Amino acid sequence: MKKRIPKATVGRLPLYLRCLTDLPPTQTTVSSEQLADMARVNAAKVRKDLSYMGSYGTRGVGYEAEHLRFQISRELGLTRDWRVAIVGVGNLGSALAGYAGFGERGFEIVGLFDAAPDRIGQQVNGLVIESVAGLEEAVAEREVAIGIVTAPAAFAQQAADGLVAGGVRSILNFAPTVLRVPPEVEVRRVDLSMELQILSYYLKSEF
Amino acid sequence: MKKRIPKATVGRLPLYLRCLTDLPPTQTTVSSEQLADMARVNAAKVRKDLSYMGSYGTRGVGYEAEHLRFQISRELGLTRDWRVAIVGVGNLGSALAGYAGFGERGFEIVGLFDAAPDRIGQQVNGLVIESVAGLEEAVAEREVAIGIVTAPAAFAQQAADGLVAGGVRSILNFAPTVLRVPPEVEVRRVDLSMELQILSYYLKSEF
DNA sequence: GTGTGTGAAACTTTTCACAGCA
DNA sequence: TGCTGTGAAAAGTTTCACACAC
Repeated sequence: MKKRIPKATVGRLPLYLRCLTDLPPTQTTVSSEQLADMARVNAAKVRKDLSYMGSYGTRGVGYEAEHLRFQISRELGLTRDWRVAIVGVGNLGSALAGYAGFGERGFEIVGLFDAAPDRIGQQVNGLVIESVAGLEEAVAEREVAIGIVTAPAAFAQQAADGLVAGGVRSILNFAPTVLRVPPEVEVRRVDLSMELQILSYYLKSEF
Repeated sequence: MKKRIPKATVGRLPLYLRCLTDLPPTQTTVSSEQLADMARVNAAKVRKDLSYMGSYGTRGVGYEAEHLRFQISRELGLTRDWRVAIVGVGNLGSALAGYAGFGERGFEIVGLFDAAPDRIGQQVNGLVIESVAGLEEAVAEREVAIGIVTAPAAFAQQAADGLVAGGVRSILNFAPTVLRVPPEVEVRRVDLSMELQILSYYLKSEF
């Protein structure tokens, strides 16, 4: 067991968790090889990744599926719920607000914020859209841990500033812009155009 | 100038492209330091990344912005248009279909496919939703290069199979599942729950 | 002087290969 | 025998530091 889990490994733990969930309920143990095949990675990588959390496998047998599921969940901090706010309730923001997968996995949406006056007061998925004017206070009051930015690029930085001022330490940014945040805030970017441009590179090399 | 561009660099080229686009129109040259600040990365990294494409900077001056923009676009294969099909037109698929950023950047949506009979024939963003039954032929006929999978997890593999059979070499997968595709097909995964779980890990470590 | 281009060093991540335990 | 756990090697990536071109 090592001091700290490498970033690359943290990025794969949710993947293993998903694979474990997809296992037939009758199967109680799983080998690194099977997990590797499901996750489409190398078996040695699976073993090394899992070993960072401690040694939960049995030599000659494999890993006890239910136990491993729990260990990964605990390591990822999924044994508690986290509150989430979405800033920017356009097409994408609405789609995310309606995504059932969040609630199931312990991410509770407790606020939808938008800047457009005609959007405010509308209801999406049981939540009333609020004005971004009250973002900071609402985030602080409701103890929001994660902010999702689906605002237009021009407004994304203000959205992030409001979230950070309210105490948010983690941001998932869908806006096509690079956010400036203090070093203690973790930002993950999901950028559609960038993904397509990367795919374009690999297409191009074929011709 | 090196033989081949490293994956990590390919992943950042679209980022630099975005930063160049955000530059004030009056500014004709840009230094690695300024680009690094905008992209929130290290300046040496910017220089090394750009050097893989050849040497387009001027010592003591920096990079000619317009020229660099063109070089990166060419390297990424963005000097031509790519046709895109979306499979699964639920909330997320619809949101993506309506995203203007695609067309602006040379990605033309030429097909929307869904399995639900009541969705077929409906119009989204000027395109009629078609049945997945005709996916393979339509993809082949229209020379679709990139497939976007926004189908539910249970149907995502079939969607990918149809796309690949029709000749698609690049897939952007939003479904929470690991796709099995031939090695020549490039898949990029965008997984909401996984991103939140990773953020959860970094939140957890704070307490 | 200024800021690129790049070898070399440092660090991270992946893969190998095998000892060791059930 | 079968499969984990892990040192060590290999590969990939980042950062440093400075020669050199403008």
